[in-house]
Amino acid sequence: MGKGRVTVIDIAKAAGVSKSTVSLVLQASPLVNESTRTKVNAVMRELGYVYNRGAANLRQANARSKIIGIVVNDLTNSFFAELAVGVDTVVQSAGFVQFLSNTSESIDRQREVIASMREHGVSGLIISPARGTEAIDLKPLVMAGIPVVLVVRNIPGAKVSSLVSDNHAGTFAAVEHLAALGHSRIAFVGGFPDTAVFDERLGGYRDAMSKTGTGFQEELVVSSAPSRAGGVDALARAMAMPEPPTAAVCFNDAVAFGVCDGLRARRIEPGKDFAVVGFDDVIEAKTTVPALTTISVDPQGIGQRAAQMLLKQINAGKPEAESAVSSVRLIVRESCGAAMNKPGRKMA
Amino acid sequence: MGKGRVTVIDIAKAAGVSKSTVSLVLQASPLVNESTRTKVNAVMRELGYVYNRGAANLRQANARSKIIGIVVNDLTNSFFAELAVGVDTVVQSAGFVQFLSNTSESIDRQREVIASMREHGVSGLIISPARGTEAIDLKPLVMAGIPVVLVVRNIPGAKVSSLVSDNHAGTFAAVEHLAALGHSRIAFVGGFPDTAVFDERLGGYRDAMSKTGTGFQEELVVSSAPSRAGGVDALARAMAMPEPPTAAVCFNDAVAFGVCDGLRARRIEPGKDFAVVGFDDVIEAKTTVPALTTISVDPQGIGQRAAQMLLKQINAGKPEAESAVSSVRLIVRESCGAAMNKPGRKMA
DNA sequence: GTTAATAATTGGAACGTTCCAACTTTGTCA
DNA sequence: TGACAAAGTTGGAACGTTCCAATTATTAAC
Repeated sequence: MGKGRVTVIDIAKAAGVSKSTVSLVLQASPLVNESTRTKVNAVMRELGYVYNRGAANLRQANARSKIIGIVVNDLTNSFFAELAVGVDTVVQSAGFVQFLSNTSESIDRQREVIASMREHGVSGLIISPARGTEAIDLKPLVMAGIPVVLVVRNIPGAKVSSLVSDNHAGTFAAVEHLAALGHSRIAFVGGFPDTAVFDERLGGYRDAMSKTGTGFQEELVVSSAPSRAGGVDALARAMAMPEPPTAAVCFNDAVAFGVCDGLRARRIEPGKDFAVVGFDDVIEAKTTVPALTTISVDPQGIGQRAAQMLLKQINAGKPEAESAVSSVRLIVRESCGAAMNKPGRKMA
Repeated sequence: MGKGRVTVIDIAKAAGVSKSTVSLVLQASPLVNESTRTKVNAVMRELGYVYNRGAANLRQANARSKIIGIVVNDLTNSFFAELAVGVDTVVQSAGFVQFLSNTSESIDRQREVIASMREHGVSGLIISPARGTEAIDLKPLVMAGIPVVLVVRNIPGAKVSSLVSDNHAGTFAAVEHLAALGHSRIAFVGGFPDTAVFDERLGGYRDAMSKTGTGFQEELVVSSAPSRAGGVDALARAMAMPEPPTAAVCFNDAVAFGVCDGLRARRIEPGKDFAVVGFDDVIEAKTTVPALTTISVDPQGIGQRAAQMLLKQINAGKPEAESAVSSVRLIVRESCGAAMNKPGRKMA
């Protein structure tokens, strides 16, 4: 039948009105008569009309597209997958659609995908930056007036909004909790030292160690890749010390799972002979055995909140940078040894 | 400075050429002289030009946009997150960008996001359909000539491409392996019975049970939600039988993890006192303790292959539906009790 | 020195929509 | 009856690009 796609002019012809009227119907304008509206709508359905946002967007230079972009540094980490889900739910109900790209921590890739998204005319961007991203990388975006919300990792000097977890408070609370359970040799395990997130989490650990009187000791900081495999590796180094730790505050949940794996391989039962605390509260933390005591940051919630911040900026016209800190809380489960309902527990 | 965005015409003026020439430069046409090309490129960089794909796409009615859409039913499941990563890598290097949306198994949501993607002019769609999706839901897409590749779940009667795992062969191999290890009471655990994937995996189990001589018994099939929590629950029911199983072929890895959790809670050690086999080979399967014996389906690989199928169709013009089955293989690790390097193992 | 071929460049129309200003119709009031 | 307002409707211009046919500049061939 119809060769090309069906356009508003086709609808206009078929309904016996002008294209302008059809356009008004599309925008649900109150100017158009009820009877014509219904007729036009009927014709649209009949001919299988699909709105061409590209064309519309071209005309209205002011109001930008209904697209937001989200770029994350590691989508295979379920933390970021959940974050993306959170973003998706709110942008979807605001009538937006999201471009999602994964950079795998590559700065080059990140630059490419951001450029590509700009070409497609995104209205705003939520970015969890790759390691090593600098303020200058975001410069073009702010110059172009494109709202940006940084999540998870902040970038000093960048004039954009950010939403990060209260990392300092999280590890601080973890240490306090372990100290209250009687531990004094508490290690800080996992993570790459050259990131802001690492510094913040380590800072909370350090301050809490000083405050509880046990004091901060450099040797108890064992860094590694922030992954499950990294956790296994770091634990091995920690247990090789002359006086090994009896508890670990981990950089994130992935590391914590790795630590548990490593402990088991040594016939040490996490939650009984050794206390483990994670960070993130990923979805598996609750159901794994032993259930992981961890710092809850609610990835979906962060995604939702970031999306709301972004939409606010988009609607405001003038992007007003805003920094928010997402509060965290300690979720006590079994891996720290504090569970009440498990028989036969004993701590080292 | 410049109020609106900088356009091809601005570049043309500044470089002292016509807009047509600038357009040719943008398309890397061999028609344009080398010296003018470099000059135009320099001006573009200087003025901070960004290509407007929307406008370009409007003109060329034939060649569609450089956007592909991917819609998945549950992005919080790391299987789908990895699938999305696989898709991303190949579409990215083909110069495309992906819309990603999560339906959370909601048909309504799925309809909405597909409509929205069409409005944005996607060139093609990769869909892991929500439960209950029917061929008729995809009808509008095939009528409009938009290439579609179904992944993971096929839909009978839909005239679109599909890429699914060889579910039957997977569970068949799992049962054969367990039988060779001496098991005869092997349960099939987890999954919702009203899905095609469930039927296929159960079919492989049933056929293998018959073939190995132990025979198929309905009571050994224990269904549940395809999640970790579902696995815990299903195991409880299995162990309550008069003659409990000694091994379990699980619907997927999430269920298998749940089964391990449930076993431990009963002081039964998975991989020693009970054999567990999963399905999917998600990223954690390798590092968890005990490492999970499972059917590898390589989610990233499926994503990549699906993307390639889609791009092929997009480039071919006429979409030629094609059905592919992604082969699977059994990865023997520790949870089935067959590991050679672990001391002190004994099977029930 | 003319012609033909080749290389490089160009102006205008078109894509599908929205916006604006102008227009028609109908109803109200003096 | 005429003036005016309100309610609906409309044609044309514009958005930023690509395509086409036409044009000019350059080189090659006789």
